[in-house]
Amino acid sequence: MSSDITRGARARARTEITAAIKDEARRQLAADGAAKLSLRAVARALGMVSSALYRYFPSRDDLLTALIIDAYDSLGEAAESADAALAGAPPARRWSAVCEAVRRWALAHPHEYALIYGSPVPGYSAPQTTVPPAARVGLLFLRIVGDAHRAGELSAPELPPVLRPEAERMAADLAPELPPETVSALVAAWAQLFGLVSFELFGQFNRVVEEREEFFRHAVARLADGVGLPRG
Amino acid sequence: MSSDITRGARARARTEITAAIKDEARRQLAADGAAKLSLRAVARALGMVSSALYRYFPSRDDLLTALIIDAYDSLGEAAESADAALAGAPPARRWSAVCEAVRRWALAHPHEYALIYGSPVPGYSAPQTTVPPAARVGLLFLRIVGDAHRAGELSAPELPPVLRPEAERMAADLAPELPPETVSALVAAWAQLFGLVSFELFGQFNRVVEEREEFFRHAVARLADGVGLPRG
DNA sequence: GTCTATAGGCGGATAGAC
DNA sequence: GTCTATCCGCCTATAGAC
Repeated sequence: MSSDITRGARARARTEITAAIKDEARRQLAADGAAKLSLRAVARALGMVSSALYRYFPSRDDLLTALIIDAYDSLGEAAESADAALAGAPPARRWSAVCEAVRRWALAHPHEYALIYGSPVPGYSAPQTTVPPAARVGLLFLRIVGDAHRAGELSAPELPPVLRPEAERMAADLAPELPPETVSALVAAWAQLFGLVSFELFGQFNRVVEEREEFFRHAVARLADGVGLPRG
Repeated sequence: MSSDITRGARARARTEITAAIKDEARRQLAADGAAKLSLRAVARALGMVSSALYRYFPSRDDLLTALIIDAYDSLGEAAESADAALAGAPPARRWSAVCEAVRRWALAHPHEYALIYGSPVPGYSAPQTTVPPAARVGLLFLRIVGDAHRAGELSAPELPPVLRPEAERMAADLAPELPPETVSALVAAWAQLFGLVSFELFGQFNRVVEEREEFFRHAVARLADGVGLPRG
């Protein structure tokens, strides 16, 4: 992709306006939710007329898709850079750091979090282009656990025989070099991590959990145990 | 509360119409989501005029509140009757049965699940009347764990010192007879349970987990371990 | 690329007659 | 309790001029 300098002013303006549209749309997402995201309201806020937006996004759903991809990428980047800052650290420490980065990102971007991990937007079906960004955090966890495995540090989680074929299928799809029981446990821990974040963010911890950071820290450390990571 | 027979025809009709409004609203919830729930559309579907609905629900938000309370109660009842069917069984079996009842209810009522455990509805703030119904499932888990405790069957989960004051506060609020480390672990397991259900329901398990029932069953059994319940 | 204008809808809420 | 009528607002999307 060419830089802003080598591209013409026209292309540069287009990039800037596209960014401005997404920024304003994110603002409205926070105020009214994804279901009510409206091209007209975005246009009004930008001093444009609604029909002009169709030159940038062919439909409301395409704008929504762009926001979803940006949100997954923003979260993925937050998680990846938290991990990169701990290069060479024990896997359990990287695990915890990434979990905490996920939580921090969610607290800082609650509406974008709701967009990607909350209720599906009625009538909207995410296209395949959202899949790779959506997979970033999961793949990062697989890399961390993979590093532990290569170092011979992984203990094998329990796996009932009835679940073995499924675990083998998941491992073949996601990480053929890892033991199936590890992959299965990791997928469960991944879902449980987001359960903790969602409960905090969506208000289920109100009047129940007060010291949320410490509570979360301990819970994700126990999740790491469940996956078989050695304590850092 | 008097029965339908002792009340007048007027009151009976009112009850029936109120139920019909809520039924139709639930249908629309499934189609368009909570954010777009509209008194007008409900009225249209029922062959009423929109202003007539205001005799039953003073505002759109009151209708939404009624649906939320019904959803929590419906889930609570499903969970409680799953537990009641296992009276006298080992706590770990009751735990699993309740978790599976929660999942089954969620799969059968995905939009009502999204209403209560998904993203908050923008602009809507749940009144205090939703709190008791919302607490039913959590209280049921506390009873199951309390029974195990009284039977001397509970093992104490790990608890880092930094979390002890918070755990003691939670225990004092929720179940003073239980060890604080147990209460803290239970709250975490509770959030993680809903993480598993939400991921399945909201599509994060698509192309990842296929044998969802077995996967879930194993995961919640490990959650029971984490709380300190003896294996059933 | 942006504008005006337009088509063809939708919503919450209230007043006042019956 | 239900009706009509009304206020005042909102939306997606397109056509065609500039």
